[in-house]
Amino acid sequence: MYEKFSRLKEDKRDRILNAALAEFGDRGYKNASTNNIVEAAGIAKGLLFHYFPTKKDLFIYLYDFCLMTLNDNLIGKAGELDNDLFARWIHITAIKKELTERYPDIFRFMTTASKEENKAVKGYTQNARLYLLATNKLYAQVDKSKFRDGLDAGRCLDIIFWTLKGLEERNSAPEDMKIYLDILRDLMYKESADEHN
Amino acid sequence: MYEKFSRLKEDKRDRILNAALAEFGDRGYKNASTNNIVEAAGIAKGLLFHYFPTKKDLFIYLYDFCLMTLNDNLIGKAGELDNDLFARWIHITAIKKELTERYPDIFRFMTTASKEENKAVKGYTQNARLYLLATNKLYAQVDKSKFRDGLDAGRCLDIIFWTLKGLEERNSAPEDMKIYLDILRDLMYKESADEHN
DNA sequence: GCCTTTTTGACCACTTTAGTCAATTGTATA
DNA sequence: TATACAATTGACTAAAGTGGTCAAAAAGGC
Repeated sequence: MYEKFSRLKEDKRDRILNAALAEFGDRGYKNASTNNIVEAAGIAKGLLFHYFPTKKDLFIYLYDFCLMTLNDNLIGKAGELDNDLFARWIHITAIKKELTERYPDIFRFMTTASKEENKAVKGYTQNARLYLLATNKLYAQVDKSKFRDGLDAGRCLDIIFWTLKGLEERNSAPEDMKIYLDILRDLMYKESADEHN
Repeated sequence: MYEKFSRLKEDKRDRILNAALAEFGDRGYKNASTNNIVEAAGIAKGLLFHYFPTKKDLFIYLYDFCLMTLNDNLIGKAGELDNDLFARWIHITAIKKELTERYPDIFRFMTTASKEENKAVKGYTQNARLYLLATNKLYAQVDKSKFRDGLDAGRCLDIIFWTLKGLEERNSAPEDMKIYLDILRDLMYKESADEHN
């Protein structure tokens, strides 16, 4: 299915994908406009419907594409990652950065899709929320022995997470993120596990 | 201006305000639909345009209304609040809860308005972002002497904030919130300031 | 030159948009 | 009860936007 589209030159294919991810991610299925998509992608109206018979087909294609891409690049790589929480975060952040460089709105699309209420497509996006959670579960099996005695490591992970989420929403620079992580590590790790410089 | 509207019975006035705050907050100025607003408010189309000559006038009225309301209830009260961070948070949370009980979408509207790009109204909403920051600055003059030496109190406040926000999104029970706050206080406060039980 | 594939954009029927206005209902005073 | 005035309705409009079509033009390969 959609061989014509997948055989497209990478540059043009990504332009269309990104235009559609941005529009659906911004406005949801119902309000997204195919006119806006073709304009942002720099192609004629007819061409979009040459690749995808309907708006709904385009949306479902995007959804499957994101699932596959996130799986190949993130969830599937859980085994290869460092067991130290902070090292793991640095690695995952690098992967996410690469992903968002090529597909700037892939996470926004998945977030919007996970909240999709339009019944024409709702059935297809049931797993989106689960999937986004899975990208967080990447941190589940992290080495908890480094936390100070008496500290609840699970709750500490929550606090670290919410901090990272807050920093992301604020669009902080990586150097800034590092400062916050250093504070948290100093507070939460045992002294002996604390020599990271 | 708009005396007719402000002399309305409280119940009806709030219904219209809330319907409009929700619609603009959800969809932004351009995509917000006056049809949706009148339907949600339970009034006829004509009545909305009896109170506000145009959609733009309605939007600007809402914006000024929010500025005023937030100022009267939050920013203006900074002086009366406790200097201890945790006590202050309890107080502010109570005020915010009252506000969102009466105007559920007031913060969402301001957040959306602060990102507004439509040039018909952009000039009027320049200060929205500043104002939202101001509601956070409420914690700026908190007693920072209680934090451990060498700790950046401002960044600690951010971390505490994001944790509280995460707990709110998770709908945690108050006892659960207290556990997280105790962890953070133990980690961040000096031992001497740490006797809170 | 010729055939196939890719690409265009004017066009269609339909929905939604902000805003209008003659007509109806409610309310207060006499 | 009659009168005046304000509050409220909702069918209506012109314009804009919608997803989708299709004949024709352009590009590519041989």
